[in-house]
Amino acid sequence: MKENLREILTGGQTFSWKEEEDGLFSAVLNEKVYRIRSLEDASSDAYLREYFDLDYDYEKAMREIAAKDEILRAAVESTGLLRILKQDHFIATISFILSQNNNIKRITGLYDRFCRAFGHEVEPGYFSFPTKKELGNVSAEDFRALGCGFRAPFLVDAVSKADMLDDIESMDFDSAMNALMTIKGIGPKVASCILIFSYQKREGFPMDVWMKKVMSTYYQGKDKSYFSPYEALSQQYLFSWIRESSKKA
DNA sequence: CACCAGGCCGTGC
DNA sequence: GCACGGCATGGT
Repeated sequence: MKENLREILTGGQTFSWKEEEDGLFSAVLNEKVYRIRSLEDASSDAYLREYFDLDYDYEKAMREIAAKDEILRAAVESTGLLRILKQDHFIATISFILSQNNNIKRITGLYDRFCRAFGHEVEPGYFSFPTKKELGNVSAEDFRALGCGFRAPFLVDAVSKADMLDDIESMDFDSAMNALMTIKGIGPKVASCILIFSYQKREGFPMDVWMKKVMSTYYQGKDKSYFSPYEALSQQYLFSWIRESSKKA
């Protein structure tokens, strides 16, 4: 089955990509501009091969998820093939701090303003996300002026603690959660998003307002262990599905 | 005008 | 330990 590239790139796991024209996605990553229409466009590039986790069998995972129950089957059928991205730790951490009590469209816009204000131009009009060094001297007032609102002081704290992000790679899930949550503005939901979408920790199960609705409506009395060993990917299917179905309702 | 968005922090009990 | 108000901003 063909990937649902639009959902993978603009459905809330990353805020780096924009759809320039129908089906053409671009992002500045790895110090260059990538433009792709399909995963095949990405398969020749070593960075993107890892970014898209091309060695993992998402077809198999999807089939097993769909076989679990009727809700998941509907979610898989309506969404198509999803993948879990492996994003840069620093970018993911800052992105998901921006995401709290916010919506995907506005987060993407904020992310873009971040790149233009604090990042660097790698091609005319295309700016990279700022490095931790570039954000090192940015004040809470500057973040606030950009529209970050009450998240501004959280960002300052995260930048100051960014060096620990590399250590999290080797931690087990609970230790990694606890380590991330020592950063201001990172609670259980944001921490699990970071661990899934940057560290490939597949037992993450972020509970945002959409997933709370799904769980209370369709999975009363159950928790993330029901979805093992596909907690993260199942969650992503349910998240896409509930948002899409509430759109047309 | 209200309410919502990939929530979390601080306070009070 | 759990409940609750507050919180910046922009969209509906």
